[in-house]
Amino acid sequence: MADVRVRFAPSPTGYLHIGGVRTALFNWLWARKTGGKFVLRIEDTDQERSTPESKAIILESLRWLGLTWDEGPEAGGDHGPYVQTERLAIYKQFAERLIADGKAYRCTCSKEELDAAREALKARDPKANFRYPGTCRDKSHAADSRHVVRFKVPTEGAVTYVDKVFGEVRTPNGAQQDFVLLRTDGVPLYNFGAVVDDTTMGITLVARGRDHMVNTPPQILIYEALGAPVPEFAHLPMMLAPSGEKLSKRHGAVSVTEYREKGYTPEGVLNYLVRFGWSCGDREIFSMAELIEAFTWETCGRGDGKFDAKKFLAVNHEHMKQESLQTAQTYAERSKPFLLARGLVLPASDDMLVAALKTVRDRSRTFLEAAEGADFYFRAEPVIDEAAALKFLVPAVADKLTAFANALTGASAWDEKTLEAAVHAWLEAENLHIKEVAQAARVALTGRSASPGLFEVLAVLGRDVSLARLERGRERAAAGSVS
RNA sequence: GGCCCCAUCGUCUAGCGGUUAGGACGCUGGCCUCUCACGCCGGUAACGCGGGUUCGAGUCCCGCUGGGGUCACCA
Repeated sequence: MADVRVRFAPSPTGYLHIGGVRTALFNWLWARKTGGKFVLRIEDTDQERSTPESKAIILESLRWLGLTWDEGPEAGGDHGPYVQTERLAIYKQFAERLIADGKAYRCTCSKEELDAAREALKARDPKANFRYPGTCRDKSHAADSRHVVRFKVPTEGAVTYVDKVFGEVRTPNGAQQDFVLLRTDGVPLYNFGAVVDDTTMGITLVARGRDHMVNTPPQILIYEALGAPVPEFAHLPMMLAPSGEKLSKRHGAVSVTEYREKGYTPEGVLNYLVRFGWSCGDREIFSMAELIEAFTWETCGRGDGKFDAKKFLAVNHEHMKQESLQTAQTYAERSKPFLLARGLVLPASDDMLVAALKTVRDRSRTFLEAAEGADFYFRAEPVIDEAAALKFLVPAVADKLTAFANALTGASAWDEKTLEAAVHAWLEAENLHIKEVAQAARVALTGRSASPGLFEVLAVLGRDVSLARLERGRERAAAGSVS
């Protein structure tokens, strides 16, 4: 088998959609698994909607996800340029060849008259199927006439191909019309541009969403007319909104950018998306290396699925929790931007940062949640939840807070184990239960009624800060609810 | 409407002729426990319908129904 060359060819018309990410991921996995090349191509022939900003966002998003490309914009390669509007001469050359070979022809029918005919037919019969009538099919318009180039679809026969996911698909040529290859201004339409690029870039397998399945027969017709080898095709089932419609902004976050901002991990995003239309027995959570190892087209499903934000969060949570998926150092490092975004001042030493984040790890489903959960570690004074203070920092607990602090002061060392032992000794001596002081201490130390374990917090906060916060809590408790 | 595709718990899915139809998310009962989580144990819930083929169909075939994609000088 020739070396695998796959590609991802987004249009720079907006953010990178998570459906696009999945397509990119499957291609990337295949390239990495087979040792082939992953090519990135920008399909910007829709000059109305394409923008350089969008292209930059897409590149940046792919980089964040770690879906690195071997050839393409900013990476170079021997098959460039990798931006379609820079390849116009190539399309023209291929189109001329098809015209010379009688496989395509110049058509001078204007868009206006065709649109009018289409609408007229629709007015007569709403269910009618409008197709280009073939007006120019057997004419030979001059090259300098104002024209588009149309493909001459064979009247007989059918296109058959074996999809790597769906199996054999057969479409009669009679179902197709003479579609446009090149616009009046010489810019190619999707099917033509894609085929010319895929063939000149040596793409061996085209994997894309099922919404493109309908483009495959005309594309194969073009390959054949060109006498070019037809690549393999693999279509992926669609990712739909919970309602069953096409997934769009109306259904919540659909751009990678949003998930990045919400603090999802790239691996979590990818892991959720890969399990959409692909499975490996009962396994749910994979590292990237494991995915590359396990991925195959044969184990891809065929049924469309519905996007589930809760499951997405849960999958991301797994990637947040497991140290086998990311080290404590990586975890802390990745949390930094979210901590900084809250205006927090981070400690000079990474040790405290790592230790602090470690205590919120299990309870954080995203880095945004981790930053929220660890917030109190990085402020001079914790932000007090008034409802919690009102409920727990009451006069009756003031003395216990003092005793609690004294027990801590008496500990032989300021670490989790030692502090816990010291406090338990005190509790036992006084015949108290930790419940009688825990919530008050928690509010004093963290400002909230829910936090990591008390002794973990004390250890990370350190002796001075802990005692100062407990004292302030005691003062407030003694003063009662009037604060 | 034409062409194409699909069909297992609410959702993502395992299953590739013989299973008590499994896992995950969600929901839920309990355990653990200084709070919230995590973790652990348990529960809830599915083969769209009708014909075949077969000793035997979630698994194979046909029809129906349902759903989706696409019908541009968008991609």
